Amino acid sequence: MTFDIMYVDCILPVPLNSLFTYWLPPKMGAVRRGMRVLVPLGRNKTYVAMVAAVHDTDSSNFEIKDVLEVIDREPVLLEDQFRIWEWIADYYCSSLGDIFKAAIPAEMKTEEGEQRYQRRLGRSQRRLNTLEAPHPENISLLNSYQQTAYDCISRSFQKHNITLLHGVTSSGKTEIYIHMIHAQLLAGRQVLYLLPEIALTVQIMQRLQRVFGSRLGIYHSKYSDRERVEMWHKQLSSEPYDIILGARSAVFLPFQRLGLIIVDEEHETSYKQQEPAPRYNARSVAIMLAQQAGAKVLLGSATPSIESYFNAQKGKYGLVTLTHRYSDIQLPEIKVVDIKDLRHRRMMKGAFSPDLLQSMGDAFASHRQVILFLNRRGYAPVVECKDCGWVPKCTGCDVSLTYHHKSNMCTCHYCGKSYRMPEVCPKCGGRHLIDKGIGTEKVEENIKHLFPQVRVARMDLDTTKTRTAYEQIIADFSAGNTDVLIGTQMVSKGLDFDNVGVVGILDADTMLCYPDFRAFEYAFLMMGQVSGRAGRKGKRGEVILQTKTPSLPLICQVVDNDYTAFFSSTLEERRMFCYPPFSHLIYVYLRHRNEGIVNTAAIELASRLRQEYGNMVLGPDRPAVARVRSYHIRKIVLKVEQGKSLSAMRRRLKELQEAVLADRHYNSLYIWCDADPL
DNA sequence: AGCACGCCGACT
DNA sequence: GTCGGCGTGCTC
Repeated sequence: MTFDIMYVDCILPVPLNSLFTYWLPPKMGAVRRGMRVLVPLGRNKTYVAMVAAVHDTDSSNFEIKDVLEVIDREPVLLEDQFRIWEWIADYYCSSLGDIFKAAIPAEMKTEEGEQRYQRRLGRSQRRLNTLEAPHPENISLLNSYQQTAYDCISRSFQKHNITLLHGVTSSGKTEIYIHMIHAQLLAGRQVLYLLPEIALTVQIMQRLQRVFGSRLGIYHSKYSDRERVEMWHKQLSSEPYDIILGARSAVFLPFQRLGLIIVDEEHETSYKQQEPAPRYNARSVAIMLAQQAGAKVLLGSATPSIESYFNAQKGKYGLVTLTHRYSDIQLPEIKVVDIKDLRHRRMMKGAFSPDLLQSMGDAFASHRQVILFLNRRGYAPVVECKDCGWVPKCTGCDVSLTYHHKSNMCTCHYCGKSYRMPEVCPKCGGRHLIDKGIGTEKVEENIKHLFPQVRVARMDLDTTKTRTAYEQIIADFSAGNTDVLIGTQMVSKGLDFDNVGVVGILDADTMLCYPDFRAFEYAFLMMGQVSGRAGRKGKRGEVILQTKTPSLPLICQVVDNDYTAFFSSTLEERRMFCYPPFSHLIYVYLRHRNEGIVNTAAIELASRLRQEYGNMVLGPDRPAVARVRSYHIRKIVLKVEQGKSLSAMRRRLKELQEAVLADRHYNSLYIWCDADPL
């Protein structure tokens, strides 16, 4: 027994880059990496911190404070998780503090929260595991196509740790997953089943619960933080859940004998956390996690991401294709309408072509529903003075304002700030302020005009401020209480409706005009998904695709539902410009209130990077929106070709970033990175 | 992220 | 004369 002076290096849930060292009074006993401690920070603040290292040397030049309390008797963060945290911090250029904040349920990060948990434990309130016993007899038999796919996946896993299941919609992928999960449970391994938040519907949860009962735990934002804490501790116990079904943050849960990770809808962009840091992609984290645990990864999608399909084609991943759908489900017929031509001939009624109006009328007559998709909320994206051309803009951001008719306000879709719609042009005093273009709100108004008898609902950011509002709209449409659902990309995901006769894509071009190399990929995915809402069991649906560019190859690929053609043309383009998957991208953003300062700083950082990395460094440029909330922003793009050392580049980037930040001229400059951006 | 310190405008 | 605005700097 030694009584050496002990120090602990801690991760604090604050966006500070370094670890913090505290002295551990001997009476507190043994502390190990992965346990939480209560520590003071600053004058009178205390934090729950995660111990990252224990040592007996005082290497810092700070006046070291005491640990106030040791919270855990056993680590709550396992060694594998620690390594994942460190990998994320390095790969996504974020601090361990940010990862701590993202990974651990809120109640485990505050003293009061921990006390609440302890009190519940004292009352031995077991909220979890009151559920049903497992019922493996509820597993349904696979049809011959599914069985073949299942066998192919099993065989593929003998050679590959990662397998991509490319299965068309309605081909019954979930049933295959259930069989894969069952096999893992028989082998005594755990399964992590990831879904995008929006796809985690009651139906899928119930389906799995019917089979796996109390062996299944569900981890996503719909459940209270309290439940997440209970789950975390259960996963550390001797009786963890065997299956976790969850959204992206479920990759942070502890697993003791992970055998398989399923990443369903692997192409979904919501696997990537955008804001705040850590900007991680749960699909990539899942692959790292599996690699560490010696587990397999099954990626599933009807429209795989370019990256995953590329890896599968190269033989880096296994590939299993499932082309057969249930016999009574047909793909919808997609009809392309040239709205540029129709507009010339003055045959458009607002946003509606005669074809679309005809199809909608037919649908209503046969009591079938209609979905209208337009990727633009508000009434009109731009307002303009007819006399002088003045356009209202946000005072804090670099964008023009979207007009919202109901509130008679002009709103900034970047910062949310709203302005009263002026009566007259503030520049020339003109009385003719006209709205240009069309948004979902105007479509709703148009419908009420054109079809006064039908019941309309609109689903976009403005009408779904609360979760209940969102659910109400879906429930009403599902129950047939509404005839038309107008919406942004929200309508392309989530529930399946079974009485939709017609889907109208009002303006495909709104998706194609983004200055982003992924614009076509997203457009293909979005149109495919929204089209898939048309038609269900036994009834073929119809899609009217309105566009100004009907001859674009992408439009044909959507019409033919031809993933392979889409993939090869997209890949060619990516190869030509050395975009992913032929390179890795890191976006570096700089932000400051003063435009001159951010400009100089960005030029300096870019030129210092360029000295070493030459033409891999692009910019700095003004991003599409170069000013947000009164901050000026600049963007540097790092394009690292395959085969070049990414980790060395990240290290150097970090050093140069710190060097620039240390310069007094650039006081209060803020820099952040986005690795593998979407 | 918090939180304190610090130096300039309209109020009990 | 003070209260308080948020710019700046620091936290083991």
